[in-house]
Amino acid sequence: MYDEIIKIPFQNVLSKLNIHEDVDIIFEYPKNPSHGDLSTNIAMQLAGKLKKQPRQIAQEIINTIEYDKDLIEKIDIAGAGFINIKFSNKFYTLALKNIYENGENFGKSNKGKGIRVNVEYVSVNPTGLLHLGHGRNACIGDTIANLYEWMGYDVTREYYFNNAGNQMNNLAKSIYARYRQQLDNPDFLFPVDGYHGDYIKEIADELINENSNKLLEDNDENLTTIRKFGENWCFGKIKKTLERMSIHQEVYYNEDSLYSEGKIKDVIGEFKEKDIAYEKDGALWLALTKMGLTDDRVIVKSTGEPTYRLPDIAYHREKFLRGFDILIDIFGSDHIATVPDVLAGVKALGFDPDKVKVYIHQFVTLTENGEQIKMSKRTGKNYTLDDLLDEVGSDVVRFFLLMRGISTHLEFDLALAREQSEKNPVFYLQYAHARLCSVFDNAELKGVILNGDIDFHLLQHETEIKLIKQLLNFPGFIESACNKGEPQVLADYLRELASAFHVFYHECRILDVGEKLSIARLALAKVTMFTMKNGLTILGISAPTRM
RNA sequence: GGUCCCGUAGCUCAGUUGGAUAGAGCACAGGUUUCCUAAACCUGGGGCCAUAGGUUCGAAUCCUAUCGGGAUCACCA
Repeated sequence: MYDEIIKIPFQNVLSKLNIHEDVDIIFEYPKNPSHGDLSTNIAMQLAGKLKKQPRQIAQEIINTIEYDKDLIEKIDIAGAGFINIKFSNKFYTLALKNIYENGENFGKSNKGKGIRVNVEYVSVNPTGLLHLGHGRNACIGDTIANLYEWMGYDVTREYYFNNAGNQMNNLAKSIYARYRQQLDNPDFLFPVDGYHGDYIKEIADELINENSNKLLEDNDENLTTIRKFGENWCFGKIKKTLERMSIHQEVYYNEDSLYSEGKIKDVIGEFKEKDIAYEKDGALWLALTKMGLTDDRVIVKSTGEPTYRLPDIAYHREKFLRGFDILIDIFGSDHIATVPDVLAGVKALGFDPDKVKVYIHQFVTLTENGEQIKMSKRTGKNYTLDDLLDEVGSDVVRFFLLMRGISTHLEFDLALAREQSEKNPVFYLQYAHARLCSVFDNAELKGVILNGDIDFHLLQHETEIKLIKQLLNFPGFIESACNKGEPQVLADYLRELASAFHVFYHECRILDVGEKLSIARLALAKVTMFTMKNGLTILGISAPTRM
């Protein structure tokens, strides 16, 4: 938006001055508002190449540049050779008019039109309940999917799971042990690596309710029944928890189908054909060293079972074959080691690894009044995501899990989250929206209605212009959050937007200031309201109409 | 030991591609309401950007080393 008005004059002036060096003219937002609205260091970039003083080059540029004086108030030189640009209020009021007339789609883009994106997240196997780390994964994945949708991409939300293998058998054995302990033998031996969580006892209770003692005998058939029961129970809980956070994934992809449909075999065949898999010690190895990694890895064990790498690679191949152009994986930091293997495998199969975007988030710690709350698996006293949702609700959980950069450890302050007051940062954003709704309620009571005849140029107050500036930044922040895979960028932006609004609200009355001005301010309020609502919606947080 | 993430105000964290005087929230001290929601607004103190070198017009940001915290490194998933 800014660029089109300012970039072309700069390009023109450079060619007019016969400067044809290959440099990008970069504009940035100065931190210090007295430096104007935009700033460029082009003169400093050229200084070295032209062997001239930066300030001299800057002077030549501003002497020669031609621009629309109606929209740009001034262009001047500062510091070591920065060129600062200040837009006129008219520029901003026109920009607001433009947004207002385009309506609630402000910030949406069609950059992703026709591009299919698969976002895979959560992907927890049905052996237990979701905890906070999974919650972070889920919120990040869901928000990134929302961001891509806003950018116009065709998005599929996917959950990958495995309901076969050792972990599931382990689940079945754990449930069986609790079943026996509760039914006929309190001393029945619990498996060494079993799942200790209390939920296993819950499952066993329900198993007893439905089957009484029909599954007492320790045989494969019963264990299979129990495994299936456990799987359904866990999946039911997981989906319910996700539902509470408004997370819906349309595809649940079963790892097992990669085997049953022969995809695993296909991949092995391709690797062998390309001569990057070899037999050694009775196992099949993938020659990752040929692809620049430090170690070769086993993909099929000597027992004939594949290691996790093989289905992971086959799964990514499958996603490409299903027609996705971009694959996004949301992983916790514990999965970091698998990434290079999978990417190398994907590349070996002839797909572009750059199209696989892996976002790895760090862990979550739960603290209360500065002390860490343990979430140990062993003790079985897990603090689950459901517990947290019970205590503070989805909006707070989502905001807290999204308000930090994904690559940093996240400290979840339970005391702060519980706080139902102005200390809680999520309410600051929601309150801005509720206040706006309230203004419109009052406007309606007073019979002030936004109609087509709006004089945007009446908005000249400093806080009005600042709010417009903040609104104009929305599309850029959406795009940045999307490209970086950082929901936090949007969360921070919304806090700043809320702040700009609250200041405006404090300084400028919207109603009872004369009809024309009221209507202009209502238009500004309207744009602020739907921008705030859209932003919150992308974060998966509700925009309350009153608080 | 190898790889990855982190180290910025008392606490939790931002800091765009290297830019001008390093920011926010909370906490702390003080102020604002006959007026559309005070869950708001305003003012103030607070910093060796872990440490040491290097790259350059210019480094919290890039490079190297060191220290500290976390993750990971299987024919476990």
